[in-house]
Amino acid sequence: MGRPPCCDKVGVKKGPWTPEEDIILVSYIQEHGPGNWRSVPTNTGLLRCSKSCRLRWTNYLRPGIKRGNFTDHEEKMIIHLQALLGNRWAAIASYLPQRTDNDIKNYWNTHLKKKLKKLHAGLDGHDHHNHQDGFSGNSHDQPISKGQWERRLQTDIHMAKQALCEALSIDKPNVISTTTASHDLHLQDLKPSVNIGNYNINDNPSTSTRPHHTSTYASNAENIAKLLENWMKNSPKVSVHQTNSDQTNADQTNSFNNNNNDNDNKGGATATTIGHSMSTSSEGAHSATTTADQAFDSLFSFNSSPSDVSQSMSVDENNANFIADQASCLFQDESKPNLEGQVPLSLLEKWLLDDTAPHAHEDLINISLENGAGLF
DNA sequence: AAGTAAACCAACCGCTCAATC
DNA sequence: CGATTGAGCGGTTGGTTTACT
Repeated sequence: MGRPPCCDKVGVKKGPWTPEEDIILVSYIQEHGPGNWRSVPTNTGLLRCSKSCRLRWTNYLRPGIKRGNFTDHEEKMIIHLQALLGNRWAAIASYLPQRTDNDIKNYWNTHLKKKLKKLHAGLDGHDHHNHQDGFSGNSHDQPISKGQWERRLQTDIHMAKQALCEALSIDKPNVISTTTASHDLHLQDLKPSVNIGNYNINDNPSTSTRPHHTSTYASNAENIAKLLENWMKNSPKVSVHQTNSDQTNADQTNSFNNNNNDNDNKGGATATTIGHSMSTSSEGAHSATTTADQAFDSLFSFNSSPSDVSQSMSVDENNANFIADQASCLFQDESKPNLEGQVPLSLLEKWLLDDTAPHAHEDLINISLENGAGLF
């Protein structure tokens, strides 16, 4: 049995994506929404396999993606989630809405693994219990402890329950639903948030810690934004199904900021709520867990500033992230499970950052299970 | 300045799973 | 009920950039 690879066709292009390809893909998705990837190459004329299109979209082109500059807070969440979930990057990414699984995976492999290895080497012989916090560098190098396995199982149960809830369309009123956010909403009311202008917000090269890749297109989203702007202004003929959305696209580019406000009043109201809840809960969690946070900082000696990133974040960044959150939420239902709806992020973060409370893990599991049970 | 190693990350590959035929 | 298909996930690779000698 086994499925033949989708990319072994002759004539399928590989390697880095060009701006033109991105434009084609983005405009197609703007028009039709993400999904049905099989039809994307044929409908767009892209010489890419469907897999490659999906990957390009989810890992790079999708709005609301934050790139580079992992904050200490994010680092800690990744470390703890990795300890809990193992290398299940998609699950981990679901708790970091602005990060892709690929990004988190890369960051883990290139930064955190080494960092933890170093720290572990420093603490070696003193604090072996930290193995379960990912200090082994690779949680799969050693047999999973019983407790860890159980937690993993519990998480699986929770996720299964959540999936079932979604399948049964049992919605919470204050949570954006993967089922209530219709495609119509995406393509009409929410479409402005999908605007390519997001590149300028979400991928700010000036804030990047790594200024390289300047000549590499794939790493410079600003190029896409510029290209798309020009493209939309000049309305070139691209091998995409051209409709009157071209004009819409151009309008969207020029009125991006206004449209964000529009979203607050239109279909984006739900997404706005989520955007707020995501950012505020994060900050709330920070204040609620300052002690644990500090303990964590002191334990790991991360080169973090005294204040958390969420506090040091400028107003502009907050706004930008908020806008990004909105856009992110609009597509989240198609790309990621929305676990925040089941376990409040603040609670999760509290648990994640609370190293000093040994029962915190069980508490969260119990609560999450209760939440899941409450939905039935 | 040139060569080399290390770091980084986008993209690919192969697998699994669920839905459909 | 088995085969096929589409989609998603995690591991890995390869190209590019940066740091070091």
